[in-house]
Amino acid sequence: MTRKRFDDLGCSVACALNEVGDWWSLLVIKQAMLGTRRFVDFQNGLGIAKNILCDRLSRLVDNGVMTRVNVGEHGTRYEYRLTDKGRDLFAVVVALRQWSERWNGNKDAMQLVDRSSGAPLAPVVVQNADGEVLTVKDVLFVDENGQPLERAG
Amino acid sequence: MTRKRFDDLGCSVACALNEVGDWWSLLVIKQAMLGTRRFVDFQNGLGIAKNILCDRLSRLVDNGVMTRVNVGEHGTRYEYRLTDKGRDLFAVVVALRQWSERWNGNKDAMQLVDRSSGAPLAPVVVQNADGEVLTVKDVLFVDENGQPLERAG
DNA sequence: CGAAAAAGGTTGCATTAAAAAACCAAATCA
DNA sequence: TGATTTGGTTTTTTAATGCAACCTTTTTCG
Repeated sequence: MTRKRFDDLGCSVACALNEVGDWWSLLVIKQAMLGTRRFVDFQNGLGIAKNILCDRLSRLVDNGVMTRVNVGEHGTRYEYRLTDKGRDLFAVVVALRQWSERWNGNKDAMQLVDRSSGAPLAPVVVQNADGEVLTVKDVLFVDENGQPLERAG
Repeated sequence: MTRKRFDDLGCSVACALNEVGDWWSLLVIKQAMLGTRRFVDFQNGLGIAKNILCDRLSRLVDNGVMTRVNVGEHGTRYEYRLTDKGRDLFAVVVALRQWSERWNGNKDAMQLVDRSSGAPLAPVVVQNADGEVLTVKDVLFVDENGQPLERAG
């Protein structure tokens, strides 16, 4: 059974999940944000099977999230690096991290701090144009005609 | 082959992906944020197979992301609602939406606006305690001993 | 009230993806 | 030069996905 495609769902979230929504892709990206670039380092850092890692890396390259750079002296020795598109997932990764720490406790040996001050980061939140924090109840989903979709509750 | 567990990776992101990291879960959550509560509405809204929807909903309930409420008049008729933990994924969902719109164009028929002003939302970003926007290069990953992990580049 | 339809699943089957391990060629190290 | 590392591919086994059919309880509607 072919994996259901999310492209044609008419939904940006679905479209994003199509590119980075499987079990491993976002972990590969997080590992890359941590500084990992080499195939073996991804493998050791994540405990992922090599064939799956191959598949994910090439899919991420195809989608423009990472690039494969030949760094060999006399042949092919590769590095995988985040593109701007990949680095732009930073907010998603940090938001996920923080959510997990808030609700499941800190299972992580690593901490994320501001490089210049050493202080912890602020929680990632949704804000309006004035910088006010918005919850799901403070937003409206409007369709292509500008008509608001009624939300129960 | 048992699906690899991400719990014991010692990583908060992995732990989060364990709960909401598969193809469908986050879409179910997004649909719930849109106001959907009934089984058939999730099914029609997402085009998901019923057995998969059953599995995802009960897993989300098990993980405390949603609750199943009996709303039957004379028996059992269920609604699935987000918990506080589930609603707290708002920033993750919006960040994913915005990322997809930025890099893949707006594939979505729906827009997300501030309810009180009708204006679009601000981009979801990572900030330090002073509200300054941070990129991946502005943060440091420190281990349990407070030692910074060297990042190449 | 009674019949029909809808809600909320469960089951079985065919197809696909994931995990692990073995294997392999090219490149680098000692 | 020889051993080892890197970056894969292939094979096999197991799990997950999608689809359709079926089933029971609850509403709805005449």
